[in-house]
Amino acid sequence: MPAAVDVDDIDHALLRLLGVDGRRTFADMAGTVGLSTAAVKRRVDRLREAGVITGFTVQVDHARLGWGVEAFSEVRYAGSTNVTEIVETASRQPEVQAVYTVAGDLDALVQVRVRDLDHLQEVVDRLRRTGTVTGTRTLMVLGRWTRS
Amino acid sequence: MPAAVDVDDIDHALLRLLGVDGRRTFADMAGTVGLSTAAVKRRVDRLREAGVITGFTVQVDHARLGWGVEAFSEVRYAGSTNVTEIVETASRQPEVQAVYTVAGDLDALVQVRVRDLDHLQEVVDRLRRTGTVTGTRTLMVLGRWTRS
DNA sequence: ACTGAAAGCAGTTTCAC
DNA sequence: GTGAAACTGCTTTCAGT
Repeated sequence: MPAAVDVDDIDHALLRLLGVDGRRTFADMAGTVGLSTAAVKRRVDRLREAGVITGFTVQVDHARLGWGVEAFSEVRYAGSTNVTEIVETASRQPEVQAVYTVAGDLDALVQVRVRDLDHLQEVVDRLRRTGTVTGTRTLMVLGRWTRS
Repeated sequence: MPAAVDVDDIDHALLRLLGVDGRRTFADMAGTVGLSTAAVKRRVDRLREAGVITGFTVQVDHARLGWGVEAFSEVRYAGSTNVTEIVETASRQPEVQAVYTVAGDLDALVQVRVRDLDHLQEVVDRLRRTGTVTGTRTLMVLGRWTRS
């Protein structure tokens, strides 16, 4: 468990503002939260140093790039397989966006992004052949909603 | 399906650079991809206009904010429930980060972020009571790996 | 389409209070 | 935490290739 960090309502407001637009300026946010630019800068610096803010990134519409199909693959591995191995083998596939190791009868939930259904087929086949996979079940995403 | 967009290798490189650091400057990227600042600006502008870049955001370590538990809830709804309804009822819960409607015997995959196990219990109970849920199965995330 | 330079401007950063 | 000042350096434009 990471160290607890003191984060008040204004900090949360700043995080929310940066969530909507990660390039918002200190002066702009200062106006919104009712603080000075200097105070906002100090707070954001502090949030970065505390590890609350880990970075900034661009949001991309992958469908526009021709990668219009998204899916989750539930994967089961042989009992001997360890977690590190699971993540390493799955993340090696370029189509894999995220790997979640989970508790329960399932071992991992693998999020993939592919061009089309043929491509999905191929990726799932590839996943099944890697390491010590004993079974998969693929959930194709029809629609998605994401917070903010 | 969205309109196809012409995106060459340099555009991909720019997207990758912005993915790592969404605040990277045009001049900085220009040096890396071997183009002038002006050319990089025009390309990024074009990617925004084409809808490939949908925005910029901050990356937050939620565990540091005291929300250390993540889970996926697989949800089944009564046959009559439509997709819009599913997304609306689930996304109304503040702990819900994302809702994926999926093909198959399952109807939705709901990603939640909570403070602790008691909180998870509570959210799942709440989800089960909303709308026309007929069953859930919750996968608690033990570890995660995300691209880039 | 990209370059290079110049202008202008905005954001960051610092410091005394 | 404020406010102002100084600085930095980024964005933006434009003529030229």
